[in-house]
Amino acid sequence: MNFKLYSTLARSKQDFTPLTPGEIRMYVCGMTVYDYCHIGHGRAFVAFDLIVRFLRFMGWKVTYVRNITDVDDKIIQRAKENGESCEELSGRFIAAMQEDFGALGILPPDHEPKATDHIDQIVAMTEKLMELGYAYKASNGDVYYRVAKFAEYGKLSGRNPEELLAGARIEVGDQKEDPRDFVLWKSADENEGEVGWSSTLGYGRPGWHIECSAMCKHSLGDSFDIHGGGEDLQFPHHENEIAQSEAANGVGFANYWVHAGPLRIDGEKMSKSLNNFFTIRDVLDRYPTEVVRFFLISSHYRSPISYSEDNLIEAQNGLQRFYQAMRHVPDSGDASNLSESLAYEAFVAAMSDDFNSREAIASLYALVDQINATKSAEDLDLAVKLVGELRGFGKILGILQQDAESFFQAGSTADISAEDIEQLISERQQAKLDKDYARADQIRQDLAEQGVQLDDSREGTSWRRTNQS
RNA sequence: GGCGCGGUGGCAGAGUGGUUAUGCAGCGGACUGCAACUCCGUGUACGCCGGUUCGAUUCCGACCCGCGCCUCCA
Repeated sequence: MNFKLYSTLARSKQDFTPLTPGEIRMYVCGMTVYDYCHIGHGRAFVAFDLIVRFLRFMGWKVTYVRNITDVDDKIIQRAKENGESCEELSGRFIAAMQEDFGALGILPPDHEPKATDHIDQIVAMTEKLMELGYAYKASNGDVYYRVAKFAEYGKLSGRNPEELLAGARIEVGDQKEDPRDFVLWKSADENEGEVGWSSTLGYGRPGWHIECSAMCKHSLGDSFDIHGGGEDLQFPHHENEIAQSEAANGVGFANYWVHAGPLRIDGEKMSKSLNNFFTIRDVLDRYPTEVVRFFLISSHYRSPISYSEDNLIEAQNGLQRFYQAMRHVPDSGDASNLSESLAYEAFVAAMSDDFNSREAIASLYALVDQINATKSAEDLDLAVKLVGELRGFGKILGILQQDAESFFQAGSTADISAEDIEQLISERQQAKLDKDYARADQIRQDLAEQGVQLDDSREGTSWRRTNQS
């Protein structure tokens, strides 16, 4: 049951020790909902989904919290541009996000708190920080965190507070005591109709970092096991969360910090600011959902992965090998005890070593070989059992849950219909019986040009689409 | 400039102080009416230079290159 994970805080792989035996409390920073999610977001959240699935499989009771940031400057600005309220905008993109994540096989978290539902907790934590001298109210009404007061500032991202001081930006209009200080509560002008909440801190809205500290505390308590997010959140976001939470709560915050690697395109990180992104929707228009997920889990979660046509096609071909093995074997559901499978030991060892999904996938190809050998030997009972195991492992990874024929035959509605294909297969069958191989080959060729591959076997002819989308 | 990560066979991508990763693609063969699938066979891969070692792709150091964070970002 035990496993190792790489913690950014320790800068090394560590044996996991839970705060409560058998239980894992985990928080992951989620989306800021002002636009569609891009495939880089998909990468990160698929990674955490995979981690949660595996941990649950291993018997841990996991409480997984992934927040939604539904108030921030970009949301406010975008809503203003669209002439709609922040609620309308964020509501729309929350729905889109859930749809997109669902398509990628990302299971919903146990709790999905929204920042705007936790204003009271945010205000309370900010007040607490002021009481303890870790925060102060500036003359412009903003409340800032006093970085100099938190001695361990920089421990997560490995930064030296002095150097941060030297390199910090000073923005016009800042009323900070120290350029490293960051905002906890931004004052706003209620009379101007600015977005905000009335509170003991005055009318305003939360800074970016404090919401996560408040929601962590509210949903998981002062201390919990794992905190995750994209690696670009390491600094300043996560560093600031630690500063806020540990100062306010007086105890350690998250024990392990897990960061997902970036998705690259043309060698650069895919990001909103570089404007080099594809939305999840864009990608799912071009490739089957399962192929995209398989592509995303084919690299270790901390490694950068490159988004490219070639890599997606390769993922498609790799998945085909699994489904080809599952093909023509009756489905009797998942195997009940995977622990007896020949792939179990290697699979669990790989996943228990910092969630090495690529190595785990590699271990499943041994099962594929076994299934193919079994099919050749016509031992159907054993094949059914082995395919059940494959599906069982696939479920942990969030793949291989489809019927094989569905996988192979899925395609665009613009393509030739299944009925027409079946009709042509019948015609070809007759031509073959008539030994009219020219006609039979012509039909096969015609179908191939429409992206349909025919596979003959003793039991008959099956087909699959080669240009799936 | 500061901090950090990485450079593996045609491609993707694990891993290891001395023995086959794995997958995709390619090539040869079996199977097939011919194909596809499947099976068998096939690739002297570890950025460069030193060092440690009986032995380094794997450890240490320098160098080159790429990338990330340092500002909003998953």
